[in-house]
Amino acid sequence: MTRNEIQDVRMRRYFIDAAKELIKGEGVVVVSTRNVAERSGYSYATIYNYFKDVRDLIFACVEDFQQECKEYIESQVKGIKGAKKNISSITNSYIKFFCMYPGIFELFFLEKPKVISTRKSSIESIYTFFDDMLDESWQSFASEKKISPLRLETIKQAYKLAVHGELLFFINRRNNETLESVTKRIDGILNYFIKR
Amino acid sequence: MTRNEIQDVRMRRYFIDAAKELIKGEGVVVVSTRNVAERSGYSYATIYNYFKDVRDLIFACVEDFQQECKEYIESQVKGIKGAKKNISSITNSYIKFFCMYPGIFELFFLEKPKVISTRKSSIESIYTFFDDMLDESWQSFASEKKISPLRLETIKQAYKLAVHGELLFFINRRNNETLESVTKRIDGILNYFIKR
DNA sequence: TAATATTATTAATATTGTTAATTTATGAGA
DNA sequence: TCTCATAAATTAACAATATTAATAATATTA
Repeated sequence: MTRNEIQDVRMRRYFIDAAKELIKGEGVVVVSTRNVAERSGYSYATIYNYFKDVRDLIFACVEDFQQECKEYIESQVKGIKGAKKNISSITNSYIKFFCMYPGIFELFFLEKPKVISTRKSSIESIYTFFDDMLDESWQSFASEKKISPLRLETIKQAYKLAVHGELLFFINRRNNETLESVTKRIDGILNYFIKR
Repeated sequence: MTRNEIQDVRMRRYFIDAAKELIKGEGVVVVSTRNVAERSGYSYATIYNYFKDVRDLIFACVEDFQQECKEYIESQVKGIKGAKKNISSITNSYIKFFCMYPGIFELFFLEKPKVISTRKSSIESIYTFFDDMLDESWQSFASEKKISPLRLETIKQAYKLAVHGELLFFINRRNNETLESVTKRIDGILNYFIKR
């Protein structure tokens, strides 16, 4: 990295961090050039020297948030033994993370990529993230229980879809549900898949 | 209805129809007072004589779209016999409807409630709509196969969540998936739940 | 140090929601 | 039919937003 690149990264970081705070706090809707600029101590027009547009800035937060989510899950799951317990624990942490920061869920799954301006990869990885987190556990579960690859695939997909359906319903409108009732239902579904 | 009320309903209809066209065509994002007004031949400010604000107008479209969706499904499912076939067919039509009009899915499930409206009732019915459409078929399936109510409940919920998870993934970013691959996967999941 | 290139800011344009002010249409009573 | 009060519709205006153009400030380099 040349000196200019270092400065470039640093400037982008100022704006990204400001945008991240806003997303965590009040959601994507409050991320405006003016808000981000104020929070980072620069003029709103300066942002356009470092990002194509405001959506480019918003999506630049994705990778950071993914890392945060990953670390949160790993901190919660550490030391847990057994495939089923791991799947359950990882899922619970995953759900909990997005319930803590609904703005991040919004960014990951509700926001339209629109002009998927810059890096497509980080957007796509949103959809494999959950699979990646669970892959090892599902593998060991399948070999433990002698589940065929085809059946495992169905279970994995159905489970993943159910978890995200649940999050979609829960986060967008809170229908008297609590985090507990949500995780309980998902655990019930996991049990259904696993015990049989 | 008095004459005034009739006129009132008619005026609201002009705006609602214009907004519906926009949502069907390009999504909620293009529903602005100016766009709706232009399409309906009135001034943008006139809308405020008939709707509290844009959210109120957008909300008014929800009920219409629900009815359209219901009628579409019923037209597709007419004459189909057997619980399993009915569940599958209703689900396929449901998915197909939202794939035809991703803007409606967006309005129903992605848009934040505050954007849609302050009123609750019709929003909540979005979440029971799928259940309502399938309830009868699930009941007859359960009695055919002697499934316990508790187990039926788990299956119903898991299935519903998976369907909406699938729609969430499919509609928001198109990951090389087609309507066929989506319905096939959901059918596979349904089979998993039903065959045993 | 002076010229040049880079970076940041201010000004300006366009779009949006919403309300206020104003104009236009309507309908009841003389 | 005419008048005028009321309702309805429109234009004007304001505030917030994204974005770009023009300008000012700063840093680099010969």
